[in-house]
Amino acid sequence: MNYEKYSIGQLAKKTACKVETVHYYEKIGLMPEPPRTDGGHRVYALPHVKRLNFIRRSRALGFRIEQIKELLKFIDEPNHYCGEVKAMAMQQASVVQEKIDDLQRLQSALNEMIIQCSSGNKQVDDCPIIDALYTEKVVGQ
Amino acid sequence: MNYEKYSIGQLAKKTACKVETVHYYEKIGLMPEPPRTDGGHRVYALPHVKRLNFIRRSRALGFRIEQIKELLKFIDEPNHYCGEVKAMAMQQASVVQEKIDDLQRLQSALNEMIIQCSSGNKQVDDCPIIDALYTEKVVGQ
DNA sequence: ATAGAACCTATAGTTACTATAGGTTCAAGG
DNA sequence: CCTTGAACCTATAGTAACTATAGGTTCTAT
Repeated sequence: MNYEKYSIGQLAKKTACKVETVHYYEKIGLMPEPPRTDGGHRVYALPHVKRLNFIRRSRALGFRIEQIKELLKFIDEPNHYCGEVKAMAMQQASVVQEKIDDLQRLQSALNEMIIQCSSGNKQVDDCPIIDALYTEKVVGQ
Repeated sequence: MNYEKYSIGQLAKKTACKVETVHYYEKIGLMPEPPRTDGGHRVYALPHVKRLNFIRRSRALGFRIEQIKELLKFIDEPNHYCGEVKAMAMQQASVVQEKIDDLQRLQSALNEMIIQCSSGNKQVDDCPIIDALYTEKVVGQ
């Protein structure tokens, strides 16, 4: 296997990731320690690019680091089934949906307060937004 | 003004907040240093309750600590206008809306992957979710 | 007086990065 | 070959908003 070689900076650029983040992922075990030059510089290749892209895409989908470790274990080790991956994805979809619902409730509360503030030239003492935050039970709490 | 007196634990309970968080808010200047007993225990009263409720509600709405400092400054200092509060609330609503949009894109991407995984008993090697994370450009990245 | 709960301050940990500091390596140009 | 500046290295600290822990003191009820 003769792959093209990449420095960490090149790997980071290919994956829209920071060098420090690659260091971090290696430290926490998401990325393997790569071979080095005689001078100690890391040397990466295509499989590293693919693995880091996998990690970044999973992060983008909101999977936590620990979950990504699980997903990578499914890949790295034999005898795992697509069903296990699907279950994780479905669980994640459920988490995302809950966040969306939460945020939509917050949005409603904010919009309600904004509507009440028809004029912006009242003193803060008479501000319905401030009143709401000080006294009323705000949806989303 | 003779208010009822509360310990920090009582304050925390009234505001659905942790004692440590109250300490934290005092440290960062959101909450004032209250009077103490001779033994050094903090003594709170109703205005503290109201202020902490304000802070918690604002947090619940997604305002950052720095923003809440601004809001509290509007209250603590004279010569501010409701319009300034409204602007902050509208900016916050905009931020929340953007988060909602992001999350909905993530949700679509997750659901798309889940749909592709019709059967859960394939080996991981053939898993369309893993494939998608490894090779395709996932929406939301 | 005793015991246990609640309080205190100080510090570290959580999550997922990100920044900084001080030093080394590498590559390009003269 | 030498120089220079970019990129690399490791180690540590910082970010945001809390939260946990440790060791000691105060308070209250019995």
